[in-house]
Amino acid sequence: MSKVNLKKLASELGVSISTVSKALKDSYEIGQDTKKKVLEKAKELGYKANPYARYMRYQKSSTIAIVIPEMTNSFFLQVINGAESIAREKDYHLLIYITHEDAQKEIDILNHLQNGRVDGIMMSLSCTTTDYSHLHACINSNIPIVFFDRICHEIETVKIITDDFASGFAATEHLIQSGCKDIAYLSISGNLSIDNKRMQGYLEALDKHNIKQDKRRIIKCTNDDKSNYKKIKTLLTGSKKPDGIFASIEKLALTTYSVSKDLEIKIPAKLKVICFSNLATADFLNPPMTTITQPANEMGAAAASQLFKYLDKKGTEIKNENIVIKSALTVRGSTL
Amino acid sequence: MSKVNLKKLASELGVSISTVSKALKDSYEIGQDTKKKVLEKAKELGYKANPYARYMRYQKSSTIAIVIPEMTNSFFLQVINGAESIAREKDYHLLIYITHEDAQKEIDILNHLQNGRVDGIMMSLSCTTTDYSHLHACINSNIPIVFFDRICHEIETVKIITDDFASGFAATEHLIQSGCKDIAYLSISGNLSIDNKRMQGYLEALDKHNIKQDKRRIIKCTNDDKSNYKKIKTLLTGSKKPDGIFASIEKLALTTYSVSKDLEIKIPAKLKVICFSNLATADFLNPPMTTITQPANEMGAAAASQLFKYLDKKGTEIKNENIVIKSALTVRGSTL
DNA sequence: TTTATTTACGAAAACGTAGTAGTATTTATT
DNA sequence: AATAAATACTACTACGTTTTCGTAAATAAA
Repeated sequence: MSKVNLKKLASELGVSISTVSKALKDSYEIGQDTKKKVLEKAKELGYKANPYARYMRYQKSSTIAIVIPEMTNSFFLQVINGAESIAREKDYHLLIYITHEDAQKEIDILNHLQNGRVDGIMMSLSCTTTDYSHLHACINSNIPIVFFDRICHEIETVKIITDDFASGFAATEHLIQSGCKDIAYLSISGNLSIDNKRMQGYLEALDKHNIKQDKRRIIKCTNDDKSNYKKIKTLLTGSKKPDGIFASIEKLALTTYSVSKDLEIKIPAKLKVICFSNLATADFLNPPMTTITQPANEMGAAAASQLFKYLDKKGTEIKNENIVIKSALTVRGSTL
Repeated sequence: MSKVNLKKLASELGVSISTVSKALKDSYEIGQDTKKKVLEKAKELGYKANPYARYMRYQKSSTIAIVIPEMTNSFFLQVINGAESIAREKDYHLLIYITHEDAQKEIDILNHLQNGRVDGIMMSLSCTTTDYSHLHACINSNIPIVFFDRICHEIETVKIITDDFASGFAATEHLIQSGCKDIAYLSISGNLSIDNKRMQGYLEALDKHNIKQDKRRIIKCTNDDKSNYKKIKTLLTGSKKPDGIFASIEKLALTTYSVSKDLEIKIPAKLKVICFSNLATADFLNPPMTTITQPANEMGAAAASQLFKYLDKKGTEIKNENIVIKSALTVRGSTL
């Protein structure tokens, strides 16, 4: 089954490659009869223009990359879903890369992407990334990056975020209004903008309600589930136990559920839990979990759209802009 | 920031393009001094070989596609995760396409992929696909397809599946042994091999335990959540209610949870529920859900590996083979 | 009839890479 | 000293597509 290309079509029809190419593009240079013959033959043999050869002409891959830190967070799934929809619509192709929260992998991936494989990148930082030179390198190679959620302030570009500070504030205030006096904050990484902002919201809410801030109530978790389990267990078995937990990300809340289950700590009676999460099953958990739901699909779609907006009119400088799409607090059983 | 290619390097160094190319490939034809100079310059300017130009030479894109029906099923996430790991390892790139269970979208996507954009495809069928000519077309264009989970029997290729029949049998038998006398099966689509096999397992288990098969106990669900909700609600409000439900896929079990919650049907007291699922939160649901967990990560990795095995030694005919990776039954609260 | 214009096509170059073939220059062999 | 062989490089081509430019033939205008 030899490949069907312009040359093949041309030789089958006894015309030149140029003629075939132009006929397929409905060029005025080609006569009606010839056009018809070419079109028919192309259909018959199932001709499809080779995308890589096209790239050679246009220097445009019609491909973008999405780089995400992990696949176990339902937020990212929805982002991919949103991004894929827009990409399909625009006839772009979407490459997926997972850093597994590993800065080195992120660097390797970004370095690989500097060779023109993609026209642009949408990404969310790994929580272990502290140096941003691989990102600058991409920008310098003229490959635009649009960030979503876990953004990099250092890079001047479009960033799709949610109202992390306000949501962190609202989440904490909700716990306070639900009767919590001693709220712990589960941080995932001091490197992440979102984590810091959510924590700022948390701290500000404490201040507003005259609850003393306590550094020991800020638990620095990591990407290691077992270590997180231990930290949360320590927190919940200490002499002075918190009565509320605000988890910065979904999996820390689930670990909290796990610890509570094992220690037989009743949620919400003894401990109220709230977290940022896009879990489809939040409603069916025991107890149903109060969440701040990020507009993940919209964020993915927005990131892709913004990227395409720039790619469509290449040459225009991408502007440094934060696009905020608000999250929503859904009160469920874990804070009642 | 003009692009760094071989030509640029050559002109900067005052040597020919061939020399640069060969030096970078550590060819014996190039002297040590020249090699060193080229390597240094390449590093300095951040030269990265253009993948599309490479494609033109080798007719190999180093890219594969994964085509999945939806993103809301945790099974597929884990498959992507497994596939991406293997792809990274092999220095392949992974394009992602979502059919949203829409046969037409699947056809469009597969048609797009016949132009050489990818070296191979791994996919799981949409549940609305009934005609397979788009798949045959890909095979005819010499683009190998490896199926996972939702396979197409018609295509002779490698298929990664789990032991659906045995698992369906085991799930049903587990319900029976937990005391169920009247078990309903929630089907997602008669088009799907997995659904049929799971149902066969269900039916055979009923036979073995002398429970009469009843067509009305096989609920044909669709991709529409609302309609599924209604069907399950009807099932659970009828004069003769089942005491067990075996959901063929995750989301039907969640809809069952939803209906049960709304109707205040106690699980597992009044209704036992089991399903195929890879939910990370199965343990924390109310009640924790008994699941048959598919080795999703392994299946994704296996599918990618098999595809690469074939791509590595192109020309060898891909053989028609079923690779079975067993699922595991995890008993939790919903069947106690 | 001669010249201008339109129509319909083909030749060739370019995109970036890599390999084949060719060629000076140096070094080794007889 | 004459020839063979090794070394170190360059020119050129192909991959598939698109487009610019060139041109022959047909038609229109003078």
